[in-house]
Amino acid sequence: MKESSLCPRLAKAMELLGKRWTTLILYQLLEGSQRFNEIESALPVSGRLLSERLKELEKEGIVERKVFPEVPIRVEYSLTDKGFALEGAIREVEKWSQNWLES
Amino acid sequence: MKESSLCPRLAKAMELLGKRWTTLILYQLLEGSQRFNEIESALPVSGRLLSERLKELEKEGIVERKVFPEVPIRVEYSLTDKGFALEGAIREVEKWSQNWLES
DNA sequence: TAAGTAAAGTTACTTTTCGTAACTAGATGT
DNA sequence: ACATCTAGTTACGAAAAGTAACTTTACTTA
Repeated sequence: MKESSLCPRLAKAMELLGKRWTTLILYQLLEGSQRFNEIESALPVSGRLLSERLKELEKEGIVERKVFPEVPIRVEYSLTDKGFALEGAIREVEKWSQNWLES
Repeated sequence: MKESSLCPRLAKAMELLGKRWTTLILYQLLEGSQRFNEIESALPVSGRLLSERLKELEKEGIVERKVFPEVPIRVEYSLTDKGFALEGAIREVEKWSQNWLES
């Protein structure tokens, strides 16, 4: 894929946030740390994609993964500072959606 | 696809804005009215997808299409009020990208 | 002791969406 | 007659997403 000449950083941001489910996953995590299954239940996303997205977000330093070696295993995902820094953007989209979308 | 129980309006918003190129197209249009070819040149998006995205955005009332029957034909796209209302959200993402992404 | 349950994924397979490039239409210029 | 311009559309292979079944490890229940 070619690069956006226009604003490479925004383009990069949108390549992340623009992927299906990513922003909704982050919106979930704004509530606080959550387990894999909690996120999976809260959103209509499948395990396959949730796993993929969380790995991408972890790699970008937006989400942190903590394993608790209990039985059964517990894994918690939470936002890093970089992740929390997205709250403003997400809230703006939320506001827009409430003002301009119906139902 | 199942529905998000969580926040249907945000989910709807992200289904629109989360599509590849959509937000960058809107970012372009924040600069003002633009022709099809101008947008196509500014972004690494192909005519096929640009056409598809503009139609979706027009259908949602976010973008307006005006045809000037000159020769050759001129078509200009611009944001509606609903589209301009997204400026805050887009600027927040832009800010985040400048603060947290490198290069 | 065998079977069932639970969490956090992974695998295999099908369907959608995307990317690339070639093509179209109408009017004009050479 | 042929090339040029804009704003698209079409065809097709490649990549991403949706769905559902399966895996692993360690209990717990029958």
